[in-house]
Amino acid sequence: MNEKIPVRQVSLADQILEILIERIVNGVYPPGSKLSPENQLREEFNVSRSTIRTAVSRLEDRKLVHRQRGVGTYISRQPNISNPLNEFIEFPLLIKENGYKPGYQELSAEILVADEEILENLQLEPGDRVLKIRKIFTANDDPIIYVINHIPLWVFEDILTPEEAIQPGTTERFIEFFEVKCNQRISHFISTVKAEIFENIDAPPSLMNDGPYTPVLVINEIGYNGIDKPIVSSSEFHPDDWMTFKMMRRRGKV
Amino acid sequence: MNEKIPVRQVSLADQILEILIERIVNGVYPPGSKLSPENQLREEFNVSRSTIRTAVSRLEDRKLVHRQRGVGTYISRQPNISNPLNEFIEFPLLIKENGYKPGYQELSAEILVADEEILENLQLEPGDRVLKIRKIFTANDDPIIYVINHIPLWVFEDILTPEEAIQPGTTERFIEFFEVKCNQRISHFISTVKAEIFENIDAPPSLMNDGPYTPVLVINEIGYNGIDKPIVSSSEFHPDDWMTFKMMRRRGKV
DNA sequence: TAGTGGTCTAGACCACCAC
DNA sequence: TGGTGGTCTAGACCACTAC
Repeated sequence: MNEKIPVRQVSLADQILEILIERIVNGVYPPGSKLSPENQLREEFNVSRSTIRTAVSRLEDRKLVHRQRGVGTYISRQPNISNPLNEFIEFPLLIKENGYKPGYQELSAEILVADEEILENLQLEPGDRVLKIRKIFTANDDPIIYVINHIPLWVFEDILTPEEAIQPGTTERFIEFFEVKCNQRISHFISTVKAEIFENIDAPPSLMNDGPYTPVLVINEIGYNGIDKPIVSSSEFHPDDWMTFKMMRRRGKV
Repeated sequence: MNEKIPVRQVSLADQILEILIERIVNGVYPPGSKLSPENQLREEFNVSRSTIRTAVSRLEDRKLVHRQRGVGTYISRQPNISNPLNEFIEFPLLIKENGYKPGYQELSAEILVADEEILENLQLEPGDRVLKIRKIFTANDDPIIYVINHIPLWVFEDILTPEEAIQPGTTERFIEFFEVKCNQRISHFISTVKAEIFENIDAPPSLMNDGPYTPVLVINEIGYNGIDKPIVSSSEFHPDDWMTFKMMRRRGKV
């Protein structure tokens, strides 16, 4: 066992992280219980202590465990949060995880010259064109999210003609579109969050179930690839309370 | 130089992190420029490479730099975000950073037996009491945030009598109250975020500038100490757009 | 005092990129 | 091929907690 087969596609630390997470969710380490000491895990997995520490530190980042110097590492009693607003997850997956049947509807897809705001958001030159897509996501066939995406032409012009790009569903699986087709890994989004009422936003009427004063959570964001270049500008509108977003707020500074 | 004086209150990695951040904000390393290679930093600071890597990894977490294997580490072009919704910062500080004069107004402070919701939030037993405080924060004397806090008695009963606890301003400086007075470090909050309209929330009328249909960003959250125990339950109400919250949304999973 | 987590070192090898 | 970041090891010492 533990032969040195060069199957190191995934780092040792990540593999151990996966195993520990699995043990936690499966109740091998119940909430509140003590995780094996680092030296013991070191022997069990036959790796160095720093490799163990890397894995456990990631658990700690996610607040799945907390460490106490001189005492030990304990499994958190709080469950992993479900709808993390501060993580980027594809909506159909999110809707599914919330127990609804996900659906998707493309309202429009067009290639156009970016206006000033989009130019700035996406760091483009005047006259540059973008793909604009308007979508609605449904849960149990009820429309619950309205999204407008702007994607610069340079992101996909090597692999898609403009005509192909505006075919319905091209960007339905968002992450796949960017990562597999365009070879652009989405690193993170910088987002602004605010509350609005339906009356003040420009959304399709089908989204409005409860009148013009329905509260709407609005998220405007820019997505960046691994080398700091914006590759998508989005606006998301979440009317009502279909999904309550959760998140972990950490300490500012340090 | 670099004598081994035992002034290691702060880890070497953190000290180096501070220095690097300072250099970035001061323009020593301008946006888009290349950070010195790790081996060069290793020599400059006279530490091991892994210490350097720890510091640079934290820069990368904050998206202040991005690393490219085989190429180098580059300073991000995006500025550090200002109003991070996913970090916990005291409101007066936040208001000040946004260029307004911060103010504070305590509406009420009382000790009472926790209701069922609060009991569950704070993991208390029936009959346990809590300190309930209602506050308003102002910017340039305009009320902009309404907050209700519930703090279990056990958090401060060793250092404050109930009579002292309800004196105005006791918890004004929130972090100081918990960390210095109560010796309870706030580790993180688990929050839910949603949009509402003024009409549907129970907030003081002074907060309402623009009628009952004013959109309000509502944050309900529970704060935990370092050993996974809830020490505060809060509701925050942010009407209008006084402050636009920003945040970084990272990739879900891995 | 024994055991825990926190920090740091010196060195090694690898994968990747530009030349 | 040389330089970069990515990973991992073995070992050391420290600070803290519980006993």
